[in-house]
Amino acid sequence: MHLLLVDGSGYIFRAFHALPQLNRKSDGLPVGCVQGFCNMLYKLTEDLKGEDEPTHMAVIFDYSSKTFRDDIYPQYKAQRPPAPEELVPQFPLTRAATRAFGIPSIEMEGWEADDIIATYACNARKAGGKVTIVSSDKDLMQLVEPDGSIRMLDTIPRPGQPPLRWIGVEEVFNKFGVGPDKVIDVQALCGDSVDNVPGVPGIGVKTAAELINQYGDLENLLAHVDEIKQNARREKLREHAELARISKRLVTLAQDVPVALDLGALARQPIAPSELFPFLKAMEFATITKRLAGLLDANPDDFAADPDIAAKPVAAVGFDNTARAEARAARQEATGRAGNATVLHAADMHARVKAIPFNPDAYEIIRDASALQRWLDLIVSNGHVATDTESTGLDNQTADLVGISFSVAPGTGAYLPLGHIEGNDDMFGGGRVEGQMDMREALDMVRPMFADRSILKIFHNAKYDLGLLARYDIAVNSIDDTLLLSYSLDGPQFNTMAELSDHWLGFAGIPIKDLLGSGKTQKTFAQVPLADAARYAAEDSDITIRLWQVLKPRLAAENMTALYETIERPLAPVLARMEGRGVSIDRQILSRLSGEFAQRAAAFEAEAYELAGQSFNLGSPKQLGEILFDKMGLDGGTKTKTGAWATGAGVLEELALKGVPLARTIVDWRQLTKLMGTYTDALPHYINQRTGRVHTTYSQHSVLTGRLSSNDPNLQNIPVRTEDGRKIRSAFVAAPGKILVSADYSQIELRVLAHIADIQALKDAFEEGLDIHAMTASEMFGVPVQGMPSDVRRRAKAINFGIIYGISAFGLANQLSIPRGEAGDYIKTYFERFPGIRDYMEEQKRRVKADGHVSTIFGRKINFPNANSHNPSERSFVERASINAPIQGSAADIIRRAMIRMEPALKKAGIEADMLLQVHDELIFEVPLGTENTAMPVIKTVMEGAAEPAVRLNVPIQVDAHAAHNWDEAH
DNA sequence: GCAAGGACGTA
DNA sequence: GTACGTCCTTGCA
Repeated sequence: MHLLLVDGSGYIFRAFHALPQLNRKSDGLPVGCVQGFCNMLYKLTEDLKGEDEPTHMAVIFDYSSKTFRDDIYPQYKAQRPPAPEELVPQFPLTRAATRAFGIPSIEMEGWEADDIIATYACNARKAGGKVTIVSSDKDLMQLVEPDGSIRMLDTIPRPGQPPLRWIGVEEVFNKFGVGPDKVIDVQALCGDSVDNVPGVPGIGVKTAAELINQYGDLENLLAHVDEIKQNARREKLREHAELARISKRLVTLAQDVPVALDLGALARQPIAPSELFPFLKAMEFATITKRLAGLLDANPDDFAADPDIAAKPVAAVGFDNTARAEARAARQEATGRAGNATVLHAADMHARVKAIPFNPDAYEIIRDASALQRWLDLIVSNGHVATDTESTGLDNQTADLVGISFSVAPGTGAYLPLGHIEGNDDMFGGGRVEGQMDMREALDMVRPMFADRSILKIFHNAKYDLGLLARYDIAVNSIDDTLLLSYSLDGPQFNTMAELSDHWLGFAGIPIKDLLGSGKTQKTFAQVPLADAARYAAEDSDITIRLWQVLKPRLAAENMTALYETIERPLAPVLARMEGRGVSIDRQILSRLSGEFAQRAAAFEAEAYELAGQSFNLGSPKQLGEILFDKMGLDGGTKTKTGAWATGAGVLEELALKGVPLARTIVDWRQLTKLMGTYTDALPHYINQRTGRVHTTYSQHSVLTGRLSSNDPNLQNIPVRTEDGRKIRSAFVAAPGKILVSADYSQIELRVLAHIADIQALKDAFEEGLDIHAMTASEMFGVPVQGMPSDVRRRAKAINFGIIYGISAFGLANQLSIPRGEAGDYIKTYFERFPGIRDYMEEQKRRVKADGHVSTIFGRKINFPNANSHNPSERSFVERASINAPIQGSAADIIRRAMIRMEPALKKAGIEADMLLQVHDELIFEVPLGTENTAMPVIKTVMEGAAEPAVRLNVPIQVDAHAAHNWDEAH
């Protein structure tokens, strides 16, 4: 009998550090170690022939839990960092690989792999067999037998060395200076810093071997410790005798593990192609598949990839496509059976992270350079760090940096306070709190870490921190963002760290209100006492790293790696820069407009009182409704859902047409006061003192469909439709010596619809550059495009928009002020003319009910938890939204991609254009005067090609660009 | 001081 | 009929 025992866990860890980790499966899952492992299994069966050919085989893994060693010495392996994130999903896959090769995969709760290996090795030897242990772990060297009955084999690939390296007595002696039978005595003395085996301080391998060679074993040495001449050594041994004994117990492998399988069960089985090839195909290991096909004389094409492991097909938005339907069925089956390795891993990580307790006492305050250096060293060796900036406000363009926190693993945390001042908030009380590093010194120290591309910085809402740090000349490379991870996976369901923490970790965290208070007495973070601040800040980073450990594995498990890594994550720094640039507005123009609007509004106000016969608050819909419908007794009044009179613009327009002049006056007054309140009066307050410009904040994670939103101020709803509104837009100006360029997608959503629903007539119209609304009208009403009445085109336009919004007869009737029946007829005609559109709509409705979500062409999922609501109006709403979401969302994905590529493209073209604003289908740039005509073609090219190569659209995309000194004229 | 509702600005 | 954010009033704490 020749028993081959593979140390599976040891292999994975060592291979991870020995091999370049480049290989990923098509879903983004790292698989380099699994590949190396499969190669090794293949090599072993190939190379171990003749007298070395094993008759029995098993792969042994560590079971991740406590072992008896934790009871002997709690610190054992305690300081070991968590397994690298890239490695973790490969653990279950390695076990699956073992099974695919027809080899027993063995692990046991409470035992390390080494103990199981020792047990089997001794059993086999006692039975007269020969044993080969595939491992390079020095802890297993104690098992090597001088008679060659137990040997070790190192298979970790190392450049310039043979692939298989035998370890016998001689190699053990070279390593420990003693024979295998004395290895544990040497280890007892010298310890092992990696596993935290203490040994005797000050005694290394050399000294240990010398002592053991002299005294035979540990106990004899301790019995004769008085004879040792070197004073220091003798005293150390005396003092730490017990530590040495504990160490010996830690390193001594158990040989009596109650293994479930006996030796007979480890007899080698022929590899079953039906087990092996589905696994290899799912892992996308082409080379090894080919090799083994030759070896086994089997055809891999006879087997399908194992759906439990295979990359799940990206959710496609198209429909009526057999291949896609099959892919969807396979995906549902794969996720329905809880077998997918990435799914299991994600669930496992969640359970494990959730179980780690929080301990505020473990957090540290970094008060000096040496402490900071210690943390930086820790971060560098860890390779990744969760970090968070604390500042004096919510606006990163005005707030001051107060401190920075770090966490390298769940339960760890440190706070670097930099700008805390004494609690007094009057003008003279702001003395610096003692015990903080000098800000400049500290920032100089952390700057290289933030810039280092090999260190991953994990933020929650990186855009905020990036924008703030940029003001302190700290550039950040290599980021992850738990907020964007959450958004990529779950949409805008969770908005804050507190919500995420509560949901995923079951931990509430310290509310910021507890530190700052609220209302008039609210403090800034700079005034929070250091101890409280540190606990809060370090906890934030601690939470962030836990959320990262929970959410990041879900990307691969749920097929969202591409969305996150190619769209969301790279967009965040782009947006941070746009926010930082701001846009220039002309105060004078706004101030002049404000005066003009105020005068005109006052006139309308007086007129309204006159017409109403009384004065009232024009801004109160309640009071207005009472005057119109109760006092004046007008009919046509409808109630809102709360029972109040509806007085919206639509209602008032109807009344005005019926000859109620007050209604018109109110509409006009509302328009002017809206423009004042929201724009001419409000915008100047947003001009930043430092930059003289207006800096909006984009939200990348708020919109269901994948659009951005803009707030404080919202620069995505600057008026454009009315003449007065456009006057406000003209106050957005280029800086001196610059000019604005506006580039907008033409009919992007209809083009996306034509692509997704594959509507030939629409595609042809776009291909030929026709007026799409006129074409629609012509098709529907049989009216030639030449000389078409504007009202006919207007109706078709409303229908086209209606389609995008998930049309209903009710809505269309409302929009066009026509009877519902007539609107229904229009829709019917439309569907008869474009039956593909109805198919598209039905498919989205079916999907949202079946899956709870629909998807964009780039795989973004849009969730609708209410899809099967028992409330009919709620259900209808979801149906319409599920029709709109893939269209709006795919268009949003396209412009996001354009924005990510824009800066490098402009730079490459040597153009100094600054991207300032995004308004859903429009990008606004500021470029040096005179360069606009070279900038515009580059901008257009990037925008028009933004879907490629991920998606090849079957309609042309058109972008129109204009340059002018203000936004109104550029648009 | 805060939340909800209504209204209205944008794509 | 889709997707947002802001302003104002109202009502309640």
